[in-house]
Amino acid sequence: MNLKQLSHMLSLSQTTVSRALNGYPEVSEETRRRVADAAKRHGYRPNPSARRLATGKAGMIGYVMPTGASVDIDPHFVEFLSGLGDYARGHELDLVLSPTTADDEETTYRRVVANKQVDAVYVSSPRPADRRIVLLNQLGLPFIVHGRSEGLDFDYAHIDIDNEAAFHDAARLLLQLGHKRIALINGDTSQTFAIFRERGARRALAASGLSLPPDRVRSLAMTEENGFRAANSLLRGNEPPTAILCSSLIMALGVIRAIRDLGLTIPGDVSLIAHDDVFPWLKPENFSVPLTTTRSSIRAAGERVAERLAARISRLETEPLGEVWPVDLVVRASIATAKN
Amino acid sequence: MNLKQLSHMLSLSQTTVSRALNGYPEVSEETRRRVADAAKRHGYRPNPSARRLATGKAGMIGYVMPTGASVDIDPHFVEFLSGLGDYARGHELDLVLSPTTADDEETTYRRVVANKQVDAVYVSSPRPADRRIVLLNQLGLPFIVHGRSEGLDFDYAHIDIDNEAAFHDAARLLLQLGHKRIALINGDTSQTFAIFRERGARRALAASGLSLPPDRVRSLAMTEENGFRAANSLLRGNEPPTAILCSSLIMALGVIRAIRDLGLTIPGDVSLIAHDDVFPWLKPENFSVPLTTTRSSIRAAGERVAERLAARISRLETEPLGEVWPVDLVVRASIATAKN
DNA sequence: ACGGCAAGCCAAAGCGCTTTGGCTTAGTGT
DNA sequence: ACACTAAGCCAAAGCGCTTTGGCTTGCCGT
Repeated sequence: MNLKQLSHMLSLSQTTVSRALNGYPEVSEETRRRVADAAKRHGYRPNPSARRLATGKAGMIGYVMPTGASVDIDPHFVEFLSGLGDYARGHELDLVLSPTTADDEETTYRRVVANKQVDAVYVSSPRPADRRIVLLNQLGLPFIVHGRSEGLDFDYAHIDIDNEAAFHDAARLLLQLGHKRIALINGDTSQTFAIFRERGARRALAASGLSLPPDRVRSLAMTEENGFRAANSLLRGNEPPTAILCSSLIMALGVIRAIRDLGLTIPGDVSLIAHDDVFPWLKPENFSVPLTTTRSSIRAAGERVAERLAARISRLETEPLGEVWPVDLVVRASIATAKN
Repeated sequence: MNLKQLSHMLSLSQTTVSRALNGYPEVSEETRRRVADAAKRHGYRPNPSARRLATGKAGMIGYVMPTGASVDIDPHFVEFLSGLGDYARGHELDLVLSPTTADDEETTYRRVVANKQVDAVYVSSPRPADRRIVLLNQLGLPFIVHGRSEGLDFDYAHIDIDNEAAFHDAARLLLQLGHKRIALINGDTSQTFAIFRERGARRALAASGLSLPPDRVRSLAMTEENGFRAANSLLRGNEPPTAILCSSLIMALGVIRAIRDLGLTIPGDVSLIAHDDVFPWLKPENFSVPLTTTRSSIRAAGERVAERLAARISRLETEPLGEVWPVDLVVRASIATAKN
């Protein structure tokens, strides 16, 4: 069933039927009803390709997905995707993933824009002065950044969590418990979220007259293995930390393994706070010592990104609005007062 | 730059240019070269919407993605996606994700087909007599199933790993080590992979004159928490198992936690073998007791699915070919002879 | 020298929608 | 009674491709 056939059975022009269906004003209410009715009854659905060709709008949102041997899409992505899907599902929005290598990112963005494949994209894991953001900004494609960049001389739409405050507060809590030697096992600092976290922790320590020396910081891809290695090297050093801040639950698994291997206990010997993105399949409250966490649902962020993307597509949102979510600090058994 | 402009500067018709670019035979080699050359120089790229409208081909592969509060897309998905992306990237194939609820799955498939949004789809996590497969088969959309269904009266293209053999071999190994009471902590048996695994384990036990009683099997969503619960209830029962087969590394985390909480050791008190889908962020060799695993890269499967999907799209592959990959059994420290 | 044929090219007709620019008709003010 | 307007509808022109159905050439055999 296409427009032509439908308009034929209604003895109306394609123009009128199209307008009726798309809510244009120059159609009488009665006609509109008749049309809507017939469309539903016959299960008419506008052909998206045709519509796309005519309007230039795609009805899809895009994500340029870095792939390749060296790039591991991590489980955060899928959780974010779930949230995005939750929203998109209710709004007949589809998601286009365009795989790319790190080198070809710019080319891929340009292709996607040139092809008008999508109406908007989202950008994840931003880096400082992220070139993707600069590019999208000048290409004029609506976009939202999940996270924040730094050092850009223009504003852009984003939603982020308050990583700095989260790690500041977490560090402050450890300080209040009397810890002096606090270590940070962070994600890769080429990503801004990791930079913010380090900054937050450092600020809290500075406020207590303490510092976060470089040898008490590790910045690595967030795998279990790296968590283990980082904790191991920290705890075997001299003046080992009495408390550890960790950027991910998966890393925390490795951290805990290291602590245990060394015959130490949590929180007796080492207090531990980790960031929890809220995975349904790995919960900090279920760790053998329930983990104190800074918590923020990455799935909720995905949902919000989709919502705002939809708003931008329909021009309900136009300003380069930044949204920063507070992060919960959830206290569980993995922290205790420092023994000194 | 569009076809019209390009053909104009070449003083050729749109027809010829189109044919030259698409490799039709009725163009002289010289013309073809000229055209290809000019196209490259001016960065001409056919508008996909227009092409789609004209041909009905989409140049995309689809995935109908179940989402919703009760459905957790799990980390396996993203790993699979990585693989798919690895292939797609090199072939300018994009992936369309259409989020749906479990109830609307059929509707969504129909919509995707009716809209000609994609040239092919893949189906994951098949169930016995999976209705999606039936539907796709009758709709005539090319598809590949990642995994297998059962009880369907027609053949269909799929790629799967040999779950039955994997768990058969793993169980047999435990038997050879003298274990008599072997338990299975499985994924949800509404999925065929879990059924096959159970079948494999059971077959191995039967071959030794043993059985796998229902109270020594757990079938649950593969989360850390469920792994913990399952192991806990198994080990606290009377006649606790001396060996456990576990369907996922994430569950194994919970299993190990339970074992440890009970003051037991691996492999002293309990031998453990888990299935490893090969996540870059969680490796069995790095567990505090390195884990014996049945191993098969889900990422590789994604890559292969994309490859075959592409072949089906271009009609290089047409038969309903089934492909079943063998699974490695990788022995590490987590198994030992039974104490009895 | 002429019909036949293949090679190489082209004009134009779609694909199914949106949108521009009119065209009626009925209603309004004077 | 007339010009003018607004409401409601329509025909046709795109959007940028592919593909059908020719139309020229030049070459062959006879």
